[in-house]
Amino acid sequence: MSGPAPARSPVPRRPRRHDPGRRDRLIDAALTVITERGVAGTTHREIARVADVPLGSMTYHFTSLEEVLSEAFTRHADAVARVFDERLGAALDRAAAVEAVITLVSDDLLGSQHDLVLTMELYVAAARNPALRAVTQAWMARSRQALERHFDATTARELDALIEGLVLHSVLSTDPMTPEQVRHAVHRYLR
Amino acid sequence: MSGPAPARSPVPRRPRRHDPGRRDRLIDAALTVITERGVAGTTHREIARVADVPLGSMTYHFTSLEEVLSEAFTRHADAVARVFDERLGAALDRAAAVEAVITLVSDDLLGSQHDLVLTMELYVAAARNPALRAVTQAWMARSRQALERHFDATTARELDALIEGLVLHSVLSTDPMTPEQVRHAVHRYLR
DNA sequence: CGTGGATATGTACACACGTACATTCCATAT
DNA sequence: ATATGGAATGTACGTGTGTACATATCCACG
Repeated sequence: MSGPAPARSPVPRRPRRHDPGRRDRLIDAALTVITERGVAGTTHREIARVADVPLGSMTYHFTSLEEVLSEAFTRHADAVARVFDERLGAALDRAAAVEAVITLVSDDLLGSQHDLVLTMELYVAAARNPALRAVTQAWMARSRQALERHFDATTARELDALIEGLVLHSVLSTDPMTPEQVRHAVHRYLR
Repeated sequence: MSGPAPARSPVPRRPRRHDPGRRDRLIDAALTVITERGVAGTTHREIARVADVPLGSMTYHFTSLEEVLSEAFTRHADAVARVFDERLGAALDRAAAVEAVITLVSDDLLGSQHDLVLTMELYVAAARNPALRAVTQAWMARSRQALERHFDATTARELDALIEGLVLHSVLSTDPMTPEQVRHAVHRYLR
């Protein structure tokens, strides 16, 4: 029989990497996967592949797949809400606020199909996951609060709904709304 | 050794049922499952369980799970669009059309959480499935056409978006809009 | 200069899934 | 009455999944 063949490494073990912040990178990778494959196609293995880490790293940093999704969606909602806050916070008068809303819809929201798909995935997931429902509700409250810096409560609520509808319809439609069309709709409502 | 024990039926075979229209019932069962568990939780086995048929019946009547989803969502979209058509078709003047829209949002859409979840599932699924995208686009075109019986094209489009936003926000919110609030929003936009 | 504990890595297992397919049955047409 | 083909049923197989866990490695602290 042949010897123990000690030189042949039976399995090429991947060199260990010093990687602080890996957990953060995994959450970002999860967002990428959700965008590309949907929540349904988001698995431990796919996230690990995108982040280029071994599978075991997932179960080390997260106790369950649900925890990954929850953290990922929270990060997404925070990012979008921050843009919302900034645009409306920078507006000094009502006219500027109206322009900020138009910019938000036309550029920030419609600009990136990326973010939109993520948001729809979040909505659906939230319909069945209380933790995610809390994320969406906090996000909605924050958006409305930002609008209330410039509009009364009722207007803010209705305007928020209009924004949502404009974005959603544009995404689903074959011909998305142009910035001019968005401007027209917002001005008509606020006239 | 014991005999062949011929009396013991080794497996209790389920009595065969004469069941025309089973395919239709399976599609309805699929809609139930999608509503309760989401597209992600919709499997051959779960649909068969809900419809109380053996697993093999699924692969006999459908060539793939995707076909089941496509037929189910088409049925859902048709049902909602039919209500839309009827309400707006029955309106004789513009004032009646406005009331029809308010009723649609308040009663037909917000009334059944059931339908709303289905619609959101469809939107997300459509983002990645061209066949389903065609379903949503046909549905949107039909809704807009119904609105154009009473409003000009631009108004119809914007109103359609507003409707979508009102419904979506109400579903995601902790406190859904009351019919009075819906009425206020629609009238404000159309004033 | 150790060394201990956090981090990284590979692998195993049980389970649910989509799909294929052989078999059984019965409504209908002849 | 009986043949026939569509409908119904049960089961098998290969694949991918979430999760657990034993092992290996290295940074930070004494």
